[in-house]
Amino acid sequence: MDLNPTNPTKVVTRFAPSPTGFLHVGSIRTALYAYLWAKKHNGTFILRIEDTDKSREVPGSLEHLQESLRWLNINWDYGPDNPGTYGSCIQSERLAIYKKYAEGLINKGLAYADPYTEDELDSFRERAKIEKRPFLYRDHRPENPPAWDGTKPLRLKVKDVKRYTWNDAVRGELSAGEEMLDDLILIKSDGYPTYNFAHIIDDYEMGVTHVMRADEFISSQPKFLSIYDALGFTYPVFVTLPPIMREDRTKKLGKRDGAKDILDYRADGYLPEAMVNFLALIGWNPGTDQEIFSEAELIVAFDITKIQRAGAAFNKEKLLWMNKQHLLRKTPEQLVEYVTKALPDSTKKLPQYSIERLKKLVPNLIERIQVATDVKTASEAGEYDFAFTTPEYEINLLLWKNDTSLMQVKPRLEKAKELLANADFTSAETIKVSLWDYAEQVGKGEIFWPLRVCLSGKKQSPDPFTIAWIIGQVETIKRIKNAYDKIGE
RNA sequence: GGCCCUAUCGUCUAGUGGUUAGGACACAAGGUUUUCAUCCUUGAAGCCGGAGUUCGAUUCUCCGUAGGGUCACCA
Repeated sequence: MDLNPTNPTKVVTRFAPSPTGFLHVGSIRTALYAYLWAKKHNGTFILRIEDTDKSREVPGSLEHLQESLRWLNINWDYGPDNPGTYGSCIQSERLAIYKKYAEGLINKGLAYADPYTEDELDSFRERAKIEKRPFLYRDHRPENPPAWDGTKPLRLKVKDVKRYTWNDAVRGELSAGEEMLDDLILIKSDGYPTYNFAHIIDDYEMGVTHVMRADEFISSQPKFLSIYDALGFTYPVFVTLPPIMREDRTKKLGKRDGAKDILDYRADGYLPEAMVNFLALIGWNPGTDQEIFSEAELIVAFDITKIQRAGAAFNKEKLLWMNKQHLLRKTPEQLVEYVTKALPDSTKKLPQYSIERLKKLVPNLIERIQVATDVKTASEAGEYDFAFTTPEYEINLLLWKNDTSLMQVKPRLEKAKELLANADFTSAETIKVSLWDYAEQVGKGEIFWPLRVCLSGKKQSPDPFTIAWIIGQVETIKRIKNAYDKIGE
């Protein structure tokens, strides 16, 4: 907690992706936790780009990942666009810094150039495999390594080959044996540092107090610690996050096996606050029954001591439910905008389409969907057509339960029309009131079913009062008239 | 395979040396309702196994088992 050289009380966290493609829910959750923890303490959250493997770099991914974070309102105080006093938050622009530390290690006799060719290394590995023992580079450490001229990899000379024990804010005391320690590469032959070396230097230089990352790094931790020791750095607080598992729980969620680009969820219409809420709760919980959180509430409630140790499966059903919960907290205006975006052109081109009707439809529509793609699907299936076009339907659909003849239905519709012609159309409720007494006399189904059918043209739809309110008095009367005109004589 | 991590309903999880093991999603039933959806009520569903410690373990310890991770000039 007291590692920031400039301000010992300030919490500094970072998210450090490599620009090798998109961000999926796993990486986003790591970013989110780091962000929440920093904001909770009025600290600093840094976005650092770890682009030290130029061969894996994917063009455009730098912009893409920034857009992903911005969508979710995970805003960095310093980043590639705003490096502050750090000089740069992009590792490829910090090579001089790594070189300085590398030379420091060489001078202390703690780093040396690796003289072997790749083939030689491969043969070492192979031999180790045949002899069924783990391969360790330090078993082959050259006695008189050449001077480092930048064309050969630079390796750490591990001094204390020992069992490392360290503390983790989530897992408690962790340890690993000396077989996990090796002379790992600090600077590659192309001049770029490895992740192992660069992230430690950057974290130190940037005053990072809490290092949050997924548990796949636990096994590398002794190696990292040996680098901290060689450089003389004190350790930050390590916060190991549990993995997010695939829905089938067979393995950790990863790009290779189907993890989606987080921005695909945006395209599907998931609300950013729902996604943030969902991800916050997968691997962490507040210890209360509260499940729906705004971002501000998350910042207050979040606590690294309540981060889960075991991996958790990604659950799409719960995400959908979460999205619905956040939709229900939107204003009517926001919902209209949300639905308008999702509505396909085929619906918007219907003859009676208007913003006024859409506004009336939306509250009812929202009840029936969880996410924007549902709007699209339902719309394409014609579920909202009743609001925007006079329906076509099979005439016998007007028959209710015990009705045997359309002639039984006709007088009821005529009476409904008469009542509606004098009804108060200010709300679905007032429309309902105008029909209620009559409906209680003849039977509710006897009137409401055919009325609803002639207004919607469908077996299933919102109730007739709502439809009547949406389409208005004139259209309502017209549709009823259409029905009994069709019935004939 | 070596090393490391993890283990409460199907899933996300709360929780405790003595609890009717709590909540949420999903599921089922019932209710409301002209239909669908919403909503309400109820239900089914869990402490991985075996030893040990203890008057008593889901909880503490050990050993299994299972799952995951990792063993790069990737991060």
